[in-house]
Amino acid sequence: MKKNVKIEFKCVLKDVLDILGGKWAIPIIYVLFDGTKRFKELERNIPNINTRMLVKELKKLEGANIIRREAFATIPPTVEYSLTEKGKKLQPIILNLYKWGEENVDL
Amino acid sequence: MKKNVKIEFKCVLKDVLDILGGKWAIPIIYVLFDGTKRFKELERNIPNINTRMLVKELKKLEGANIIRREAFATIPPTVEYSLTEKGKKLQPIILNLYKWGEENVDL
DNA sequence: CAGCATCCATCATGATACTG
DNA sequence: CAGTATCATGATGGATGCTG
Repeated sequence: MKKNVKIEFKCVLKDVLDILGGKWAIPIIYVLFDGTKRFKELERNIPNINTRMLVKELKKLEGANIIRREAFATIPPTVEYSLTEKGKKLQPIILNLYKWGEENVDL
Repeated sequence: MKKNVKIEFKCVLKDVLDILGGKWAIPIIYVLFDGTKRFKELERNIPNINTRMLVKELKKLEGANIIRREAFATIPPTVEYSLTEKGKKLQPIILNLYKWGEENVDL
């Protein structure tokens, strides 16, 4: 009997895409490969994102345990974002995507 | 001098995400790993997609040379979709994403 | 600085009905 | 079957003001 692609798809890939499939998740994660970043640094490093979207995506990624948020009670406040172990495991995948792009986009 | 993440990001990953970053591109490609599929088969195998979105995404993917469209003048009409070489190169990447999901989503 | 709240315009998506 | 057309709804972008 043939393997049911549909069921498999529903179970896992859907959840992955709910997290990574949006417009901003991968860009944010990509910037964080470079190391810990503050809120404003992320905003500056991600072209065309706006505050509202950045806040929203950071929460989603934090909720999915892909990034970690650390707040420091300084004045003015400092908040640092970094990848968790789970998030770091995405690095090779995203770099492969990047590589695929270099080799295959717009030839 | 430090490598400029921003510029690199803009040049390639953005283009990749324009193609693959939507809600339906990866699901469609994933189903096509199984082999050539007709329009209706795709629609049946991708949970919750609707005709309009499927048509639109298929066109986008065809335009990006990731899938190939072949129409046959039968009655009723037959249209088959399959992955191009470029599209097939995405298989390991998407399977890694899938694997990442199995290991890291909702534990 | 690191957000949250709000208003508004525009774009993307969903659900169906319809046609060659 | 393989789409196209249409309408309703929701998500997102952009500007801006407010707070601890």
